[in-house]
Amino acid sequence: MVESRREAGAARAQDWGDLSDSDFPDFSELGDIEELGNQPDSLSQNPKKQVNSPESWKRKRRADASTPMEKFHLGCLWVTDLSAQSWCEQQMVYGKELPGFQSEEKTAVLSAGASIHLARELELHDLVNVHISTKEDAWAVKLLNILSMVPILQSGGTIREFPVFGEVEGVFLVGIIDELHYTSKGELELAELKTRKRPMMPLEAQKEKDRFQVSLYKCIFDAMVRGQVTSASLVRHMKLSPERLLGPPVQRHAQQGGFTVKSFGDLLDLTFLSLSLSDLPVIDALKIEYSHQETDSLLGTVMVVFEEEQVRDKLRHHLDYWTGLREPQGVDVKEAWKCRMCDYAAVCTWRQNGGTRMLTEEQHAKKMAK
DNA sequence: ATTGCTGAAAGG
Repeated sequence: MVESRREAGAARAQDWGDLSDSDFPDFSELGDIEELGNQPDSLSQNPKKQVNSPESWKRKRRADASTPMEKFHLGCLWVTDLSAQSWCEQQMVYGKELPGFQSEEKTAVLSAGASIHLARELELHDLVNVHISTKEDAWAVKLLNILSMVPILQSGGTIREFPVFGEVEGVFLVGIIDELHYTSKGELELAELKTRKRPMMPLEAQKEKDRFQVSLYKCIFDAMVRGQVTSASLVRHMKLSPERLLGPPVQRHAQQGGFTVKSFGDLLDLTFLSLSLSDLPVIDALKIEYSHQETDSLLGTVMVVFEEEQVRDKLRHHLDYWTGLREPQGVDVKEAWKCRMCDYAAVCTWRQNGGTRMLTEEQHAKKMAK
């Protein structure tokens, strides 16, 4: 059986590559960065700059009447946004404001991890390029991936890169589950592979972020199989048009998978019918495996205890930033070590105003020079 | 279209 899945990089760049200025984050919201040395070129090119105290942040936000969700033009949040937020909320926000701004070392480690994940996916699925022209096409490919994987899971097979989406705590979340399979005890287990540059288990802060990530996947997946995620909710949050006809390449791809669909709504109905009839169980076990990138050796396995109340409390706390109920926060002083490897340390106002004793730039430079 | 468009995750 051939599993197909979109590899959309090329298609997206072609179709949606011509973005207007309004698509890019408003750099004027960033603090006054002129006084700080070492700013990247992209920053100094921005003509409008202003001092950004917590007070002005509040006033500006009110003036715009916009929440971060609106400011970044987001209809949904990615699970990885939320787990990055768990590491450092302020860093995640800078990442949104200044996309594509990260060190080469970090990019290299990330892409090494990405290629290991891709190789693992290819063990189970073939990738098929499907040309997409609209957002309905893009969601259609996601739904077709779900449609193709549900029967495999139902018959006890293993699937990788399973898309999940749904409203949780009032916000629409989207993610991709690394792997789902049944254990020898017949339990449905989520397995998340984390590859690592250095051959050692991560610190607690990293583990906590990863536990949060897989716990969120369980929240979303469980909501899906329980019928708590509806097509109406998807259509509303993502502003989709069910009546829109799918592009011919997507219709052909669906046909190859045995699904005859013309409109996006046709596919919506099929997918939600399939989900409701398949009677999939909720996820019983959450497993994170840490492996060494270079040698591919297993460093250790963490079984995550799903604590729903804690997860939802933490999620709500994170969402309070996104829905504009509070300002973004940097890390606590005792986690200031994270700033040493943060690409935004030089421009971070949280770090500068850290009231609490963080390292000054000078101390930091000395320490780095050792 | 005086608006629309939005790949998630990759690791520290």
